Amino acid sequence: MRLSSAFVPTLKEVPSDAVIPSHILMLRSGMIRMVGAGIYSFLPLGYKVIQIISEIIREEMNAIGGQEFHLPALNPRELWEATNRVEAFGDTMFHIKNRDYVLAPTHEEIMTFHAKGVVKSYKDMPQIWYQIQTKFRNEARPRGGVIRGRQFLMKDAYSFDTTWENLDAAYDLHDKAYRNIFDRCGLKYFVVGASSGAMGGSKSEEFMVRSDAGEDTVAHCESCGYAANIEVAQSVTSRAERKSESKDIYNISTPNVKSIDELCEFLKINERETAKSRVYIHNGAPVLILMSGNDEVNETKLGAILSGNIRPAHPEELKEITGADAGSIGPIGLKGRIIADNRIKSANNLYSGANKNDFHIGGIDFDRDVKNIEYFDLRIIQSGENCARCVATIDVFKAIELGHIFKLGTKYAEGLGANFVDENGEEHPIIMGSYGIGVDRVMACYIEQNFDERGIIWKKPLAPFDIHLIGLNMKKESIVETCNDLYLELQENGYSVILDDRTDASAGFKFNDADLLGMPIQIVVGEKNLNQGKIEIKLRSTNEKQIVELNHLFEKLKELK
RNA sequence: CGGGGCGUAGCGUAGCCCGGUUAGCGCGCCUGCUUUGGGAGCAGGAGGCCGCAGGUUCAACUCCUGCCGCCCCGACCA
Repeated sequence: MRLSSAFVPTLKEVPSDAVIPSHILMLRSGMIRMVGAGIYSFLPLGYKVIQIISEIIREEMNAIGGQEFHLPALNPRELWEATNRVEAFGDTMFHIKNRDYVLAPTHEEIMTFHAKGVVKSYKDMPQIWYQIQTKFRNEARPRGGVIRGRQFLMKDAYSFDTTWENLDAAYDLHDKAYRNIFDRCGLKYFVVGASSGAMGGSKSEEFMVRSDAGEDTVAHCESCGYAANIEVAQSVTSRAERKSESKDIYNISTPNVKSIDELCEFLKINERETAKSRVYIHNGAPVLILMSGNDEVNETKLGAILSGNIRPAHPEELKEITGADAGSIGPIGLKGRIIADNRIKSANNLYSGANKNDFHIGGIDFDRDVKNIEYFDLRIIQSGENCARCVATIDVFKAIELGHIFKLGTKYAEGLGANFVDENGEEHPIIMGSYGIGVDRVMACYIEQNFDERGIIWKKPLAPFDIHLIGLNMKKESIVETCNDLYLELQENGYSVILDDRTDASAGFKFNDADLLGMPIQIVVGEKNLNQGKIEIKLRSTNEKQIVELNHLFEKLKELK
């Protein structure tokens, strides 16, 4: 590719609507352009990366026996009614106005439709079918450039099996293939066990990449690999120690003291000596939740403990239930269920609300004063806490979901009537798995992990070109000739090359563009070096530069490879 | 969908509060000359329904109303 005639519209300034690094850099490097909120065009350079990633995915999918399909994005709505997913998707599904069609947000239905009546004997399985295509979702709020779009490129695979054991095998194959794919892409990722949500099905794993631009918050242990969504991440923080002497309970006048911080300030105590109260309504009945100090209640964990309907109590209800407003509530004298976090299990000498405005109670001993108290892990885990599995500490950060594999089961086969006949002539629904990768997300995530203040840093596997060849003064005959020769020679030797042969761009301009585009190796042909038969090689990742004899270039490149 | 912000030339922006010249600047673009190892210099030039519609006014980029679009936070996210 010659930059003088290529469409690579680089931007010197940061477009005002881009905020996260990958979005900014994809725009600035001329790889994408926005057409509408969450709708992007991939320009030649960007599409090249998409194709490279797709090819890696294709190779790994084919290696586990996957067969590639090309499916319609336009689907009869009927097909989606059969599995109840028109309703399930709701507003996030695009509906065509002048036909009874929808734009496919994923392809379980279509794939199952093709399996139905064709994959009908146990002898026809296993099958792994996949596609790499555009999907459409009417996202309420697109964000992060290509990371959450209304239209995006996805690799979706579906497995068809006769038994749950065989599904396990298909699942494991995908798990391995996904690791190969993300490894080959040079991504630093980790795997989180997750609930499969509205997709239905049982076991699932998410492949995540750490990024401030992420939409999920996860807890991860570098040491043992434990990773979980913050909503379910186990907290094993050390417990408050029980003091040898238990004081008697006593009332304290605490005018205008509401928050834990105010209470600690007022009494000159540590927050660990306090028990914070939250009241929830569970199936119509109040439940008091006690947390240590300012620890937050993790409502997902609470929901897992108390099945049914749970919501925080309204201010009026608080008064009615406890006799006090928020800020003065506590366990002493309160009827009803009381649940406390493990962190303050069997603690004593605690301070909490008195259920009377402007009063707190000190000297509370849970073992002595709060009968029928129950203890659970209710905290939201925080960075630096101990890992639940090993001795290392947990890191909590934002992450982007790149891939998701899960065992679907028979939901779609049942919905659409895709059955097969087993060895005994009995009919069963096909057992399916579903496995997705956000292709444009892979690209964005790679960039999120590989950039500096000058631009993108591509490494070999995903780089749109191996070498950025820069001719500094393209009005000098010798430089033009050398560049043209090298351009061809390098390609003949298997390197992909982008040649900056622009006559009107100054040296600095070309250097900056090269750093922005970020090809792994830059080769600079300039007059001074060339007069001595030399050229310069620069590595984008380390900024390491060396002057090399022109006729030793290929040996040098081999060393670098 | 709730909250906040923004919309002025291809990009980044000033002006708007407090209405009144020909809407200004930087980058980019075009022409010419010079320049070519870290975002070149000089000279000349083109490019604007100031998001759209309505209203107020002698007069609207500026004030008011409605709509549209985009960004951020939240809700949501197979």
